[in-house]
Amino acid sequence: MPDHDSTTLLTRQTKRRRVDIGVKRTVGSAIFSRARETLLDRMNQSHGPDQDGDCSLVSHSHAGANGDGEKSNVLRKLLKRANSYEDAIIPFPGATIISQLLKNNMKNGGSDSGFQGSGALSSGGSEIQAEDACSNSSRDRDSPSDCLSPGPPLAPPASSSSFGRPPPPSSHNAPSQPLSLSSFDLDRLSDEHLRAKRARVENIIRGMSHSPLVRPNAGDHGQESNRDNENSSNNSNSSNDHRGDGNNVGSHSRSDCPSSLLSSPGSRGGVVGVGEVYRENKRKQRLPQQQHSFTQLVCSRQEQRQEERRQLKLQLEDMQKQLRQLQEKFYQIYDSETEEEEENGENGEADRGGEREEDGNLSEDSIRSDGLEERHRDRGRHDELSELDPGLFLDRARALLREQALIDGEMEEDVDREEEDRNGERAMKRRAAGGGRQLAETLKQELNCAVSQVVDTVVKGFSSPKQAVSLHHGCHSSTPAAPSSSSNSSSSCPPPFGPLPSLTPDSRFGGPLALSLNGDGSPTPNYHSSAQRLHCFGDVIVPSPLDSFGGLSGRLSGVPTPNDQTEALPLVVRKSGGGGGGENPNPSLPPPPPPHHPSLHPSPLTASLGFSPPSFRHPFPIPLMGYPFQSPLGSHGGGAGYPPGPKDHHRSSPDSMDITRETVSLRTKMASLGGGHLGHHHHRQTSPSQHGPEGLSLSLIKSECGDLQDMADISPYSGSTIQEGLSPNHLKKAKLMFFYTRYPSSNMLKMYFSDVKFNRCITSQLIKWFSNFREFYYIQMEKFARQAINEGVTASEELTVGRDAELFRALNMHYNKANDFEVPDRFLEVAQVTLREFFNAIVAGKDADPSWKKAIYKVICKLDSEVPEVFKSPNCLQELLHD
DNA sequence: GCTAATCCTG
DNA sequence: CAGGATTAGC
Repeated sequence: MPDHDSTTLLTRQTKRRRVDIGVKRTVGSAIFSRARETLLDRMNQSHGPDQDGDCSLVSHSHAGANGDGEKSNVLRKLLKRANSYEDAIIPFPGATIISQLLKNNMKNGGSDSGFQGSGALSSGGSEIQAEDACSNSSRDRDSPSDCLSPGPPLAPPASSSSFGRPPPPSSHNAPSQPLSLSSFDLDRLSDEHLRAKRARVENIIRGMSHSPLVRPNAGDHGQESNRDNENSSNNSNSSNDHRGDGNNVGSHSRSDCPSSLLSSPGSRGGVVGVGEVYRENKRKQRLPQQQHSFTQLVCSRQEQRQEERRQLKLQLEDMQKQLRQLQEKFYQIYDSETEEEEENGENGEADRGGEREEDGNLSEDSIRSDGLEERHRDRGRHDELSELDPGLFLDRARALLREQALIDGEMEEDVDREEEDRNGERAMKRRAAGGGRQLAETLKQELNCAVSQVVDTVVKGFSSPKQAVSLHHGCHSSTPAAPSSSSNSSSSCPPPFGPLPSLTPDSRFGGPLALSLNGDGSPTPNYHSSAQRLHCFGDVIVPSPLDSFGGLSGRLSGVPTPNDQTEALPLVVRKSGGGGGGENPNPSLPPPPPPHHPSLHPSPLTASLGFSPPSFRHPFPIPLMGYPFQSPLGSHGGGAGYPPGPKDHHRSSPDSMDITRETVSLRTKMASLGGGHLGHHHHRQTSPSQHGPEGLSLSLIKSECGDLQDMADISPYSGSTIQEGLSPNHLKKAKLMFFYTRYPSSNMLKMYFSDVKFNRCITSQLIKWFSNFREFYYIQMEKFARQAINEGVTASEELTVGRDAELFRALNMHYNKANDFEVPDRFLEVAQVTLREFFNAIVAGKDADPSWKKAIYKVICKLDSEVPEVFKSPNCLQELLHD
């Protein structure tokens, strides 16, 4: 009494807390996706602007990638790779040609697609481009300054870098190459010769270029424009920017050549190595022009040139063949989708040829390298490009994974990134590799690798997301169980006990306590068939936020627990008890369910009684959840580990029916806390000891779940053996125990509910349960006593309580709805005594005294008999059922 | 003052 | 069945 106020306040506080918590939870749980989003948002926020920025960038890139990414063809990717190879090849004259061809592809296909996409992106794209440019420059040259330079084109060194793609720091690479070719001071001559050869080769290639298609639009105009831009860019770099950094870069390299040639090769010369490169580029550009001037020299070496041409041609042909083969292989793998890409690729090749002719000589290498690098960088950051490669696969994956948009997005990003990284590595390798043939081989290998990797990545992505999906589905579908339980409701129960043979006291124990929980046909609405129960188990275990959320709510619709559900679901992966029990979304998850602590409570009973494992409200992240799951259930059958049972019940209880009870149980707990509820919180917080290892999860739980604090008691560890909460099974067990004892002591309860960690709440709740049992019991006694009196019964001896008696039926219905337990004869005897006591008291007129029942209570409390040992077992329900 | 038990109510 | 209020016992 005195505590009243305080208790009330406490309770109120607890309620308030719950509400608060609930809000949070609701937010999280509302929708799984939402929860994620919120989490992500929180994460981002917590992390700071940097992440946000990254995220935004990513998103942009993504968007861009999505737009163009789909379009991006496998061929393009291949081409890109080829380009990268070319870069490596550069040193060789032939290689340069090839590289040019590849470059053309790059420009036409990859660069355009990628850049356009980025451009479409607008801000995001611009940013990306800039970044890419910087990154590219940095890579090639290693000079951070380049990166810093806002306009890649502007910075002359940057342009140099573009050229220098091969060896930024060691500009020598370029020179070394010439060495291999001409390797004389006559560099110019040799270069000229080589260039002339290149020009020829290009011409040849043009002819080779099968598809006139290619050249058409993008090729010519675009390229030309690029060239122009390049030239301008060399001078002022300004013009190039509009297209894409990648293009710009390439253009720069080219542009530089012409201008430099005319003006002064070394004009730019800021960087030595770079300067050399420029010269070469310039020379290349000039080549056609120079050829005129140097024709004589060239003529002298025509034979050599021709041979070189032939070799180059052969190489080109080989390369083309290889490419075709690779493409074919690729297509074979991906069939129809790839076909379109092939066409594009061809076009791209044609374009390349055209460019070459025109460009004639530019340091395509540099361009290529730039393009590649840019691409890689873009990918690295934004994934836009990344999608190109995996685009098709991703698309498929997406289609499959649509349902899990969020997850998919993450997965895709990850995949893209991975691919990008891989590509980058490959590119590096390629560069390292030297020779055209090697390129071809490398291309093949890479293609294969890429394909395999892509497949792997896709598969991985699918696998993980699928699981998640499955979970979702499972949750939704799983709802069936609930209704069944309702059907069982006591009202329907057939013959309460008619057939029951009178059991001797001994028999009861040993008994064939036929707790036919299973035969839910019986009246007990609460318990589903064993099978259902099992399902529930599994279901419960798997906490899927969605499931719990939607599923539970759906099932429970009317159920009182909505608040709880909202709370728990958010992050946790619980599975909704949705009836579909069987559906464990994640194959991996299934095992955890059993261990799941919520189940713990019921565990002993659950098996037999089909107690429903309480769903997890816990918002905890799966990992946390997982923890508890592992140990608890399995071992004890569910009894143990369950936190504050009631909550669990609500949520997880597979039996929608039970949910109410579960909720009730929660209430009871709370109530039990009641006088001490406030204290309860305190206790819990302090009492965590119960939970023992609460540690991480508990803390989290507590923080988030207000009510859950009760839950919090649930130590994941405790789950191992002891439940902190009372489950519906426990309630059922208590009811059955009531047949033996109407006034159990707290110690007795502790003995018989050994699977429960006793705290004030638990104890109070159990006591409350028995109090309620007694209340109902005495009410029935008084009712039937008066009824008998009204019926004219004069002597209490006339009153007998048999199994056919209405009184017994009423009682049996209340304590043994399923009628799956054989009520001990002793109970009948006690009931008869009680009825007579009431009868006599009423007849005597004692009922006038407000406390007239107390005398009866005193009598009845002495009639308690021992409870069978079976009840001490956490699995007593199962045992009873089996018996 | 705390707790258990009961009564009353929903 | 639970919560709140009340009562009673320690």
